[in-house]
Amino acid sequence: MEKQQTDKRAAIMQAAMELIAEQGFHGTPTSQIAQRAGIGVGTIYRYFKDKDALIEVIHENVHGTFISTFTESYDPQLPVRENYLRIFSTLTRLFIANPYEIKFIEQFYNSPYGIAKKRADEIECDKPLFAFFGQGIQQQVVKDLPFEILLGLSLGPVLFLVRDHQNGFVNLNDQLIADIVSASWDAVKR
Amino acid sequence: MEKQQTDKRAAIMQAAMELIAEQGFHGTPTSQIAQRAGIGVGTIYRYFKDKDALIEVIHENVHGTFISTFTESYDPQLPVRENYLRIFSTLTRLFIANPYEIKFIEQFYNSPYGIAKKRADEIECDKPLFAFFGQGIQQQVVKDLPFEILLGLSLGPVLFLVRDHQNGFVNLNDQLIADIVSASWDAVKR
Amino acid sequence: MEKQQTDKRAAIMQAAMELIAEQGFHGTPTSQIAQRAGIGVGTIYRYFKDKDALIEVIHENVHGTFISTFTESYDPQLPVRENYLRIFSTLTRLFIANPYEIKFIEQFYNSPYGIAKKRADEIECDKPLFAFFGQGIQQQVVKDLPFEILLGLSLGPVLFLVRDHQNGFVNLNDQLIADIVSASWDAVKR
Amino acid sequence: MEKQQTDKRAAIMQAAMELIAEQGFHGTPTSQIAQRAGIGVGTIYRYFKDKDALIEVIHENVHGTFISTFTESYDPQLPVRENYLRIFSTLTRLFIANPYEIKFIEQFYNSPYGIAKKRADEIECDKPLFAFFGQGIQQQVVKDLPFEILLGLSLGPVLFLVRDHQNGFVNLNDQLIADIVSASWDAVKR
DNA sequence: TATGAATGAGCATTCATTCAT
DNA sequence: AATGAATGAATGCTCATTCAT
Repeated sequence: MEKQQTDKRAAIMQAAMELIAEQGFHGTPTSQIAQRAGIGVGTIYRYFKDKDALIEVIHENVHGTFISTFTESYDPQLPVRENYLRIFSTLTRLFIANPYEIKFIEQFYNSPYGIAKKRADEIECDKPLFAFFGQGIQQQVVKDLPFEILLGLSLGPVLFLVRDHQNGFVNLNDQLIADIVSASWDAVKR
Repeated sequence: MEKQQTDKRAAIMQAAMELIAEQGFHGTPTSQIAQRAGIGVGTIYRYFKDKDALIEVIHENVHGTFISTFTESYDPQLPVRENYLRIFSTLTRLFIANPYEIKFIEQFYNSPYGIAKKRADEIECDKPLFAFFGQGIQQQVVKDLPFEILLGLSLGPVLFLVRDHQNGFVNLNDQLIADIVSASWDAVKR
Repeated sequence: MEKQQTDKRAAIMQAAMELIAEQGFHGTPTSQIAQRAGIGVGTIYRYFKDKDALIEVIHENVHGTFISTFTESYDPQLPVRENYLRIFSTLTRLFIANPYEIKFIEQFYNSPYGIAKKRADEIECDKPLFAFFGQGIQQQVVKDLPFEILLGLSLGPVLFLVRDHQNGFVNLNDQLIADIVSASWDAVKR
Repeated sequence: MEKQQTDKRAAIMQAAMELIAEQGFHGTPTSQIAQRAGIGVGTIYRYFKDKDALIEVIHENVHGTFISTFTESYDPQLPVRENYLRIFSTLTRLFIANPYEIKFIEQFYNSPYGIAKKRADEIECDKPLFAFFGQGIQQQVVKDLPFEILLGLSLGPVLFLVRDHQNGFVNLNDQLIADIVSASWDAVKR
């Protein structure tokens, strides 16, 4: 049954993602993944070559979801400032709404796997934002700094504060999100 | 000889820090630490109760160095803006100059050990910065936002960009550091 | 298959019991147990939590066998003397027929585990014998000595001589066993 | 200094004997022996080839002490019964007065070392007792049983009960010792 | 297709022994 | 002669992966 297969595959991925988010990659045995997914250990190896491949696929999945949600929030018609506020508010809410995914991604990029992947991902991620900031610079509403710096000024606070939120150090409600994004706009705007 | 002992202990800590920075805690066997330190495996256990104690001590060491360097960069006599630029430029340069230490700290806070330590450390770290930002708010030169948010706006870009620097995505020279800190000041300033 | 599982578990227990009897607990690595049992090291841990649990279970097994065999040999209807001869002859033959088991039990009670277990076991073991000797004292056919002393006078020679037998210093045939038990009866009888 | 050397050697032996009696052979690291003896680890190896040799020498020492004390308690002039009572009372008191030594000997004979030694020791030990029981048989006051059996009937209860005494299951005072030896005499006497 | 029992390489840790001082 | 820091072989145990059912 096609449906059955997909179900199991998805269950394995969900179980693995949650457990790795909670316990880290090395703290999560395949046996535990199988147990939470409600399947046998051997079954994991019918859907994924090995544990590394499983991690890889989960990463691609999470990463893809993030990218597409983000891309949709960008509207080339809007003025730069409005777009900025939209993009980074949406991104912040997206991260907050997906704590497991974010935790997993962090674990992933901190592990040996992520090292290589990271560069490729960033480049891919950056494409739409690169265009966006380029437009801002051209219109002289954004500081004339290298793209990577602008990314750090805008995404850095978001990532830092989402982590704080998930660790319970701060509680990011909509007002606070608006404040943050508005403030970081001050950093990038001319 | 006193010298010899200190040498071995330091060699173990240095080797462990570098390897854990590169490969993570679980990815770094004691045998490898011993090999890079140029000593026998058993010797590790003459200086540290176990592997956990070793990373605990390394963490305290690195953490202490960071704290003291940071504290020294703060001069209550200076105006808020000048202090801000000094503090965060120094911090950025400190991080860049100690790539292994930074990587290690990240690995540490991502491991089960760090979970508990993190909150305590952050509170300790924050004390001087808390006072600093409080002063800025009082003088109405800094936005009236929660301390944690101000921290995210200032420290977030630094951490993000240092990581980028270490991954080779960007090359943070003194000019760029000045630009970043100056821009992030725009985010926190009123 | 149920059969297979039981086989492996039994093979591990038998191998462990033999080797521990011969070499002691600390002299018997898990790798050696696995090898003699004809299984992989990891398999031990499918059936037993750890090495400690393994010997605990072996102990309970051996102990249980001894207790039940002993209990069956006691017939309250018989006169005290006949019962004594039956009980201790049976016990002696039981010990001789199970040399590994006896050696294992000795090793067990000499290890840190046994210290605690021993008192509990002895009390349990003693219950039927306590009743038996009490009856003998009441009937004035057994010396009026503390129960523990009577146990030493009756069981002491048996244990001593079984050990001698197993070490090849003496060969306990049925005649000799009868002689021993008959003689030790002289020690306890009035 | 001759005196110094002997002192250290004796201190090592005493420390090792006590610790092995308490913790067993495998539970007693050389470092602990050195610590209790108040000397450096390396020093052990100046007096003894290795740990095995140390054990061996302690055994010979303890064994020799027991043998000589025992031999002195035998008076060929006395009647067999009186001699029996003297010998085994003395032996019992000797064991009780030297709990460490007894525990050590037990540990020794249970370890791989003891296996071989035991036969030789028993033969040596037995010599005087062999003569004693032979005389008793000849005079027709002792049962005509093999020497080893007579040894089991007489020594078995003593060893069993001394162990019980040391484990706190029974308290062997002089009266009880007299009772035990008197009762075991009933077992061997004709 | 799905399973989970079996496996053994790999890890942290201990400890008898050596040897430079 | 005495020391104890240094060593690495050996051990108990875990867990990714395989394969017979």
